[in-house]
Amino acid sequence: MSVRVRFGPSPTGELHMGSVRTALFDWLFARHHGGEFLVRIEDTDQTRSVAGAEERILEGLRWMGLDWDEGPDIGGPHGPYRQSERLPLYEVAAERLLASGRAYRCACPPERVKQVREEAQRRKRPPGYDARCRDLAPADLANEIAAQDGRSVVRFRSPREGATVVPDALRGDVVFENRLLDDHVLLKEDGFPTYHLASVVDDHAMEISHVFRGDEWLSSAPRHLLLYEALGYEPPVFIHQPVILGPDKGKLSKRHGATSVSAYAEQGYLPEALINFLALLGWSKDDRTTKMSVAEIIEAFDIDRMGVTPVTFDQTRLDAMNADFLRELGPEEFFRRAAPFLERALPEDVARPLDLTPLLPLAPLIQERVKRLAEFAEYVDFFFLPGPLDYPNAELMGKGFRDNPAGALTAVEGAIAALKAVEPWTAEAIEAALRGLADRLALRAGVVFTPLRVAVTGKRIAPPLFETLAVLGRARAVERLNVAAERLARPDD
RNA sequence: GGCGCAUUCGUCUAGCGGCCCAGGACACCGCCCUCUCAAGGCGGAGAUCGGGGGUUCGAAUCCCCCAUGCGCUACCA
Repeated sequence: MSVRVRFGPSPTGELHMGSVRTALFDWLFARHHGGEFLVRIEDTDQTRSVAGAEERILEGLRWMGLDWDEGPDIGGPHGPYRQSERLPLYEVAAERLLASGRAYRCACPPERVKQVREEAQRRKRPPGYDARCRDLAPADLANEIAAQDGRSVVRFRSPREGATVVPDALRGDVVFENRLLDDHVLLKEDGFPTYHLASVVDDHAMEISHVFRGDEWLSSAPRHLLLYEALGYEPPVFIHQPVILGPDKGKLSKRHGATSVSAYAEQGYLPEALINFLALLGWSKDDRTTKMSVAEIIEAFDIDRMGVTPVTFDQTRLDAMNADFLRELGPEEFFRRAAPFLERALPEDVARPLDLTPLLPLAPLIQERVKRLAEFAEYVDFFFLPGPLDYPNAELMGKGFRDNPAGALTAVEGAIAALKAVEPWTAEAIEAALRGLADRLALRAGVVFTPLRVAVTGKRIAPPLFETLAVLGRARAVERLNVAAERLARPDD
C-alpha cells in the first residue's frame, strides 16, 4: 500500500506548535516511506474561518521546510484541496447515507438540542441529542421541517447496540460502546459538512493511508469508523498522537509564551532545530540520540518508535538545541541568517543597508554565545551605533574598581596610550599591549579590562575584548576610551 | 456524571520478564579553563519505575483494582 498522509489545518489563525508537530510527523512519515504528503484546508466552519490564515499556515509550513506534494496552492490529482470547495462531494455522501437509511434528516433547531443536552446533564444522564427525529414518519418530518422554514440537518443513525473497535496504531484496539454514541450531525444547516463527514469523505477520495491527528480525536474515532463502514470505504490507519502540554501540565497556550511557528521564526530559531526538538516530542530514535539532521530523522522515523505519553513543551531544551544548531553554521551562513534580525533590532538612525563583512572575524565568537539569532544584535550593536554610547558610569568601574573612578581612569588612560602604539592593529598585538598594561598596573587582567569593555561596547557582557577592538578600529576605539576617561574624570556621579 | 487515553529522574526519553539496586540528553550543582559572557573538559546530585494487590523462580516490563492528570461528551475542529 502506498503511503499518503494529509495535514488538515483549519484556517482560524496562526500555525500552532501542536498542529505543526502533527504536520511534521505526517511529513516525516511520508518522506521516510517515499509516499505523498498533502495539505488540505479544513474550512468547514464558516464562522471560524479567518481571512489570511490559510496563507499564514502555509507560510509556516514552508518556513519549516515541510514541502507538500498536493495542496490548495499547487493543486493535484485529488483537488480541490479546500473543503469549502468540495461541498458537492459531501452532499452526495449524505444523500447516499440518507438513501440507505444510515442517516436521517432532523428538524430540531439548535436551541432545542441545547436544551435537551443541558437537561440531560442536570439529570446526570449521558448528554447528546435525544434522537427525536430519528424515527419520525416521513410526513411528520416534512411538517417539522416546514415549520422550521425548511431548515434541517442530516444526522448519522448511530447503532444502539454492539461496540466499535478503533484500531489505533499506537495503543492497539480501543473499544467503544455504540449505545454511548449519539446521532451526531453530518451536514449542517448551512449545507457545510462537519469534520466527521468531511474528513471521512476526503480521506477516502484522496486515498489517504494513514491519519496522524491529536488524541483529542480518539473519542470521536468510532464515529469515523462507523462512517467508513456505512459508506463502504476502507478506513485508513489511525495514529492518535499524545497532546503537547505547557510547563504547568495544562494545555499549551499563550500563557506559556510563544505558541505559533511564526513567533519562533521571529525570535531566531532555526527550522532544523525546531524540527529536531518537535520530532523528539513523542518519538525517539534510540536510547541516546538527541541531535539529528532532518535527513537523519527522515531516515530513522517510523510509527513503532512513537510514544503515547502526553509531552511537556520545554522551552529550555529547545533553546539548547537551537544554540547547538547555530554553532554548526559556517560564519558566513550564520551572518546571512542573522542579518535580518540586526536590521530589525538596530535603531532608525543607523545607516542601511548594513555591511557585516568587517564583523566576520567576530562571527565564531558570537555564534557560540547566542541561543537565538535575535540575540545577535546585542553583541554587535556597538559596531553600528553612532555617537557616544549610552551606559551608566558605574559600569565603567565594575567590581574591580568599585567606587574608585580614579583607578578605572588609570586603566582607561593607560589603555589609550598603549593602543596608540599597537602595531599592527591585530587582536594578538592588542592583547599583548593590554596584558602588558595590566602587568604594569599590577592588577588582574579582568579588573583592567572591564572598564575598557564597557567603554568600547557600552555593556558589561560582550564578545572577547581584543577581537572587538581589532574589528572596531583604532580610531573609534580610542575615541570611545576618551569619552570614558572624561566621564571618569568628572567628579559628579 | 459517562466514556476514553495516559502515568519511568524537574523535562524529553531508553526499557517491550532476568543484561536495570533503571541508561542517555536538557536543566541543575561543583571544579578546571578564563578578559566579561559563553563554549569546552571533569565530576556530582536526581526516578524504590503514581499507589495497592496479584501472576512468576524472577516484573518498570503481564493481569486486576484504586488514585491522579488530560481529552471527548457542539449544527468547532
